[in-house]
Amino acid sequence: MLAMKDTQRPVPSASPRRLNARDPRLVPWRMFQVAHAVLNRRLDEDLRREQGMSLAEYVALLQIVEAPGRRLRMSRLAESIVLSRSGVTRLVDRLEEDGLVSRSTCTADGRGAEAVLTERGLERMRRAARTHLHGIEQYFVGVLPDPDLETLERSFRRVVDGVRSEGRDPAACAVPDDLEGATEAEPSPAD
Amino acid sequence: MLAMKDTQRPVPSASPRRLNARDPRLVPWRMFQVAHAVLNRRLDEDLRREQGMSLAEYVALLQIVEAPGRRLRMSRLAESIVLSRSGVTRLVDRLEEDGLVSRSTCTADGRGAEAVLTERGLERMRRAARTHLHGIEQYFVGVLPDPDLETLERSFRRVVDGVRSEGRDPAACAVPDDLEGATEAEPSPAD
DNA sequence: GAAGATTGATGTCTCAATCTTC
DNA sequence: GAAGATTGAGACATCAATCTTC
Repeated sequence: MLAMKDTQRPVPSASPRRLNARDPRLVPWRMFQVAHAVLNRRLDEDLRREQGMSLAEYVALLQIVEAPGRRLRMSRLAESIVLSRSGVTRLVDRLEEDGLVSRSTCTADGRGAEAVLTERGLERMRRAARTHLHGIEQYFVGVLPDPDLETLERSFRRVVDGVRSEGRDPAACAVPDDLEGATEAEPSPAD
Repeated sequence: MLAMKDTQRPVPSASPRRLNARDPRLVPWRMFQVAHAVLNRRLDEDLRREQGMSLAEYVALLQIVEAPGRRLRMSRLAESIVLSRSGVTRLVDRLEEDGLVSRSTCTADGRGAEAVLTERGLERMRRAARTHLHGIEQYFVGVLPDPDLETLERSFRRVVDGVRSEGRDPAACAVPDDLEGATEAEPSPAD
């Protein structure tokens, strides 16, 4: 494996080379931040204007749509959209008020609750997806050549693995380990 | 297939082909979203724990540090960190309460207000930058080879240009192109 | 009147505490 | 007692309306 698991020290000492404020590699870093900000803002605006739905709601619903049986445990949802548990509770509250999902206590585990997509929710997602996919195509995949997209995917996979494997907070990285090997030696193209 | 290296094309494509929900190009898109979420969450946690400062505050202060005279108009600050004007007002309120910046009415234009970095603010940034730069190195630039970083920079520049050039909201895209030299040519503030 | 900045009202997310079920 | 979910309190961002200055 390459070097990136040597990060167990609480002290920021063992760095290959010290990053300073003038390092040119900070330019891609900033572009990354700005791109995410303007892009998500735009996608959220488009979704609200054309579909009366926030991007956060769309993303949550998408996870549920794709889950087996179109139902998903609250905690799983929290992990997949990177939101706190309480945040998910309230988000699902709103979706439930809109009649897009309904809650159902988990059959196997009485503690758990599942968010289940309603028919109305499915209908809504079908329409919203048009707007959202159009935006992604217009602003992201449509302007980037495939080889670059592959580089992005590989890079971000590595970033995510790095952050999660380093997790100080065990709860925050409760994510299946099958992402582990994917950093280095994955052929996995189209998923 | 789809993309050949039209690397110089600033054109925000009309709509070549319809993107559907199973398109493999959505995988890099999702990795992008997840990577940003987990990474920013971690950087925010680190900054709060070690420096008692949020990532949003850090980013705002950084813009001020790098501005000429270490002072920046409120509206400029809003643009550069992609935040609403009222959001900036309140963010600067908090920074002012902490004594990290002070407000100063703009000399040239009586309507404008500037956020000016205080000595204490500069000191604080010097310390906070250690934590932040360490995180960026550990989770981002340190795990990505330079050629990939270049691809990311180029890609995201294109994305940002695309979103802004398409701007329905002219106010939201009034941003200088000088992101370029800021990291490179500034008189080493926060390091 | 338009631009820059602020304020009030409101919505959403987070932590800590709580309740329920295992 | 631990895990899953929820609730209350507080922090932060946004829109729309307002005030000031051009």
